[in-house]
Amino acid sequence: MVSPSGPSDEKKPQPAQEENSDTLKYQLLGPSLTKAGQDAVDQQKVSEIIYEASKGSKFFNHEQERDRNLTVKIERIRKEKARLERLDLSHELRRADEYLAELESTRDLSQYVIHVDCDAFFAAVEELDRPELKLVPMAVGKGVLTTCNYLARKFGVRSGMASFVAKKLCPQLVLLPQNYEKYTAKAKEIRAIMAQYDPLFESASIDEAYLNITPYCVDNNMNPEEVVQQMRAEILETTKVSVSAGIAANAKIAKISSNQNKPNGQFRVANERSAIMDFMRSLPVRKVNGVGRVFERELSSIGIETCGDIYPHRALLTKLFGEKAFQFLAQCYLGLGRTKIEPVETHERKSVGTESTFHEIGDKEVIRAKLNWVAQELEKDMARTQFKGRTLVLKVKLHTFEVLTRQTAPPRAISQAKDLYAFALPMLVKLEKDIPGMKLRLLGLRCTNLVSTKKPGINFFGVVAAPPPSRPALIENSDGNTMEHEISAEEAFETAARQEIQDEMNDLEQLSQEAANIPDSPPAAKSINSSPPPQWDCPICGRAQAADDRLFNDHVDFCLSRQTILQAVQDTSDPSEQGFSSAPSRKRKPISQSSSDPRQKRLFFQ
DNA sequence: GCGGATCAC
DNA sequence: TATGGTGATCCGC
Repeated sequence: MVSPSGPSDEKKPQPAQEENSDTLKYQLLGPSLTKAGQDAVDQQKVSEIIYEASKGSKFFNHEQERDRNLTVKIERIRKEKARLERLDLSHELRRADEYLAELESTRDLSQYVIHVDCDAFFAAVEELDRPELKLVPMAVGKGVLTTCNYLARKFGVRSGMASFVAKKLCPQLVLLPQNYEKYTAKAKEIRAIMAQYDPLFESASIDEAYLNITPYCVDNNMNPEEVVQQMRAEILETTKVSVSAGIAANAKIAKISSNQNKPNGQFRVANERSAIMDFMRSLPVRKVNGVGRVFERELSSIGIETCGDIYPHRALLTKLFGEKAFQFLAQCYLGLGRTKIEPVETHERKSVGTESTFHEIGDKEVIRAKLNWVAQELEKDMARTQFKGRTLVLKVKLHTFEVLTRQTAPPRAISQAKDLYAFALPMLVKLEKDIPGMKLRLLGLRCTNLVSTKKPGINFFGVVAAPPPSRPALIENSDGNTMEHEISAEEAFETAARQEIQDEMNDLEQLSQEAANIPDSPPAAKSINSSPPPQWDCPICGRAQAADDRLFNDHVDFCLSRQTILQAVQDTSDPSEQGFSSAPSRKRKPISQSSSDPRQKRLFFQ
């Protein structure tokens, strides 16, 4: 719902009904309540401080609105539940039980899956360089905290929190800027060790991974606890970073378990049905990956707090939350999860996007400059990932924190900044028309319906190159009225449509050629070799990127500098200029640290 | 297919 | 004074 109220939302007194602010306060505590290190914290007091620090801000008002909407939704759920309970639910009950039985028959207890999670990773890496930081509450991140050490958590500080709020909770908090290069290097060391235990391990993020250690246990005649104990000790010994781990029959329970004895601990749920069911029965649903603050409240409202509570409500779940949610909850109750662990490279990407936040902007010209900047960024990402998009999604966040998206399907797949901009602008213009006085705090672009432009490996010669004739640039004249924009936008569509017909025959061939010829794409794009080499995954973007050390390093440098630029440019008035000028010099990593190289390669090619 | 919403990290 | 970026999925229309 678009609030047409541009500047009209001066803070209204809002006194009439002093609504219950408990749920809002809980909401304001942030999403990372389940993180470790919060047990001894007085959450009541913390939420009061956060509430006071936030009160009256636009962010706060938006959260308040969301909270009100959720409260309404929950009331509907409760009413619906009451209505359903007066009906005959035997059919639903039978259907639920049949599904549970079917799920049960798929239970696989033969695998030892582990989830490894670094403890306060970014903070821990910083403490390695400056041990004195271990003695003070410290967090990494500027506007919003990325992570914090355990001393800081004692004050209620946590990741995702605005730093000025964190300072209120803990005035002596030391804030450090992010240094991805350092974290990436350290993560690489850790992964090198994990690869020895499962060469097909799955990186879930820079500081998390899943491993299937079943073969290792068999080969070395060890039980899983011993293996994990040994691996954690080895990681701590050689990288000086402590990790926690969960051991279970599947990824879902392993993930939950790794949080159980954090930091620097491990926890196992035995590969036995009864042990799993016992564990799940008392487990708060919020601990399960996929249950966030909203779903937690919805479930709580009908009496589900733990996974054990799911069973007596099984007949209601589909009607109240939908089929998928029912299936998800059924798996939670039974403690089922996937046992297949595979490298991330095998997953197919579905979208590529960029977004950036800035100070409130109302000026149309400045907004266009921002859009252009975002389009330039996305072009780089499209080149890096070697995709074009058949669908383009524009995302804006209004000054009120309300988020809107609009999408369009250009007549052919696009990836160049000028195309991204040209097809995004009409959507922006329409928003400007619909929301008079629109002020933005974020702009983003995302391509979906991806078309791969990866080189097919053949086709070195006979390039018909002939790049598509440049489309009308669709430059908005300064102070132009919206009419003109819309007309030129339609023209752009028509031109592009005509062009598509022309291009239709050789389109696919051309796509791959263009990808190989993009001048400022990261170096990896140039590696056209004859044999398919093993791929390495970039610790920044997490994707397989290059064939050898040098190209891999080039790519990582590219990713790193991009991150740094994005961070440096944030909230500057003219990003396209200042971003690059203020970008710190790129530091190369040593090529081919011989000793740590060969064994990290993946064995999945064949 | 579109837009909103939720979730993870 | 002030609350992130990337990617995925699901739901209701």
